[in-house]
Amino acid sequence: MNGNAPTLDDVARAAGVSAATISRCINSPDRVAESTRRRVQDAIDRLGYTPNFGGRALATRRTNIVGAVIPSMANAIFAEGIQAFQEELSREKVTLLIGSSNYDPDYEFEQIQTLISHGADGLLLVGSNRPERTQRFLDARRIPTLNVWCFQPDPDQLFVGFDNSRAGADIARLVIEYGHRNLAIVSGICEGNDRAADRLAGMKQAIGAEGIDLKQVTMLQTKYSFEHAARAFDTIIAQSPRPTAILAGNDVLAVGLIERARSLGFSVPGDLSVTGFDDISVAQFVEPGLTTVRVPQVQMGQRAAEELLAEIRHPGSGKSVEMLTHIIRRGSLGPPTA
Amino acid sequence: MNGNAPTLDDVARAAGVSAATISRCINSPDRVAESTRRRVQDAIDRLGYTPNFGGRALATRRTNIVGAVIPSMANAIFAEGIQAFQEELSREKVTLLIGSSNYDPDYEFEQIQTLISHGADGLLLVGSNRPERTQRFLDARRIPTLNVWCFQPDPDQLFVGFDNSRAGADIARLVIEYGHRNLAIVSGICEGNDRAADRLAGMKQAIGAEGIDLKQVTMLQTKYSFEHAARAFDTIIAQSPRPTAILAGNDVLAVGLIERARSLGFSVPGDLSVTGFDDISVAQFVEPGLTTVRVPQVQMGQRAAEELLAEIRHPGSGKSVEMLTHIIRRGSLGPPTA
DNA sequence: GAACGCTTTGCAAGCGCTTACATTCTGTAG
DNA sequence: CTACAGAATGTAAGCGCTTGCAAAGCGTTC
Repeated sequence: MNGNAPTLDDVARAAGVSAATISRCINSPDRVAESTRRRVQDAIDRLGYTPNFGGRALATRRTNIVGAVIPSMANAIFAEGIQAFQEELSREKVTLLIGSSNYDPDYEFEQIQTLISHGADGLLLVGSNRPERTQRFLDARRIPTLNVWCFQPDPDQLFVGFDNSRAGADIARLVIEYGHRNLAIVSGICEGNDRAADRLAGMKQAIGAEGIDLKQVTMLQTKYSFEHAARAFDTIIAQSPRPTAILAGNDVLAVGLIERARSLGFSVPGDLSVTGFDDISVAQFVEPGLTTVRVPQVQMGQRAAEELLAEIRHPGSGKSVEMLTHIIRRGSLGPPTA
Repeated sequence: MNGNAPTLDDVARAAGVSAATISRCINSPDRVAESTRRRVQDAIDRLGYTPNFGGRALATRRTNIVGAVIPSMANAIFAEGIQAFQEELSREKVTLLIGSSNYDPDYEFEQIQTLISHGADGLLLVGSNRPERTQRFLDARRIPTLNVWCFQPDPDQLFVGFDNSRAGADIARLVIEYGHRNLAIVSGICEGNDRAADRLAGMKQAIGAEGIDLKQVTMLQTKYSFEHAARAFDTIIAQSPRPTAILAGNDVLAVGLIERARSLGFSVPGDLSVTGFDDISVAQFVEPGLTTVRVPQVQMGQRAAEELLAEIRHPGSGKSVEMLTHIIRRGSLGPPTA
């Protein structure tokens, strides 16, 4: 805010009408006579007036801000979805406040509090299963909240997302179809991350169902970074028998695995197949292209915006939406070589 | 906001003191007696009170929000810097509102207006050289503003950044030192993007100074995406004589070029060297590693936060800071093969 | 031309908070 | 015991905006 900003009253004086009329001009123009409206608009332009946010928030008990807490801004996973979310919101003159939790539930809670204390009318959160304390806070405050990137048939919460477990099972099944029996899984860290946990669970379930002994499957959990993926690769490649395919819990991990494999002289998918999850933009630009699960990020972002806004404006009217994933086949998955 | 949130008065009643005391408890605890303070804190906790943002903003004429408009959230270029910026801010209990402009000055202006109208106390903008209209608006509103990712010795504006032109010259000179004479440049689109323009200008200047005829240098401008870079590569590779080195205006372009080169069967740097700019995280994970200009993103973000906050709290006290870049040598730049 | 129903506008009461100023309550010095 | 400084608290006036209600203006209709 700043001292010299013109106020409603200034505009009113300049236009020779009352403050109420100016307010109406801005908020419901059709309740004001054409001629006055022109005069007012003129005064607004001349003075460079913008409504003061605090005043407005106070009077309407609305901020037109929604908050989002995403696990990380440092990689591309959430970027597109959030961008779509934001675009949809701005169409409705709603502003997005973004926080990032760095995959840490405590930090997520802190971010949520900050957003709320800045008056967020609603919240977009990634995943579900947050700590008791967070959930209590949310419930107590009765803030409309929507969870993305996952889906649960829980009528008390709003989801716009997909079934991570099923998608995990799908890709695992595909790998097995190709003939792989010696598998490894490099997952994100499941603690406090339901998406990672569900993906892993889905993969395990499918692998088990295909008659492969889960004890034989090397499973690692690691942070989402190229570096960590590279280290995971080193561990896996030392196993015996050496896995012929690695299922990654996310594309960042998958790309890290592929890069490491290639820089150690392994051919992908000749010596080793790799699959990813998310289909972020690098997935099609690594060599070989990454076979991965496509997540409908943009749709998810848009739809999330619609449903969250609906819920904010008319509590109870937001609906959960389950989206579908599908597998994108590129070069990184091939049959195992005997 | 929501209807059932407790207000200052509620707390006052619960604690048996006046609203003013509660306010003081929160904002300047040392002006309140120990015993009262405890009683108040207790009531606050019991009721789960959080100050209402609008009321506070209205009364203090401060929001403790700062806005940032970055060109894009879709790639990693700005992510780290913004993250550092945000961390520094949150240490001071200031919240960051992020908008993205998609490299479009009009859209940037719109975002700036949105941020201002949401009460941003200050603004972080990327680059300088915005349209007249935007500058006028900013001046009229007297919003503290700081520009990052570039540096100019202009005493009327605040910069925390580096000299893109000099950095561009540095990397061009290095490429020439390696013996390359047939060069190509793939730059970002310079129109409305001073960083891209300065980098390009620096490269051209250095190339000219080394006695190479700029007419012989293939120069392309394209959007920052792997796809566009791949297309640019196709154009360049068709030139005759074929360039032995491509200078990219940014790492996204460089990585796109390398991937395309390799998928067409060219060896890097054997057949062709590639250099980047920014040193984003993929730069060290592509094969070969990218020789690029390291930009002190994190430092820039932190320092920007400090200076911007200083300027907000005491107008005139923020200082411009020039940061230095340096070249990171990895495998993508080698000598030309005769 | 009086009565009626619209539409357009103004009045004024808050929304929840901060803060200058006034008041009350200590404890201490004279 | 009175006077008084200083600390602790209360009082009340806004901050800029929205909105229910009342008033005014104006074209119809009988």
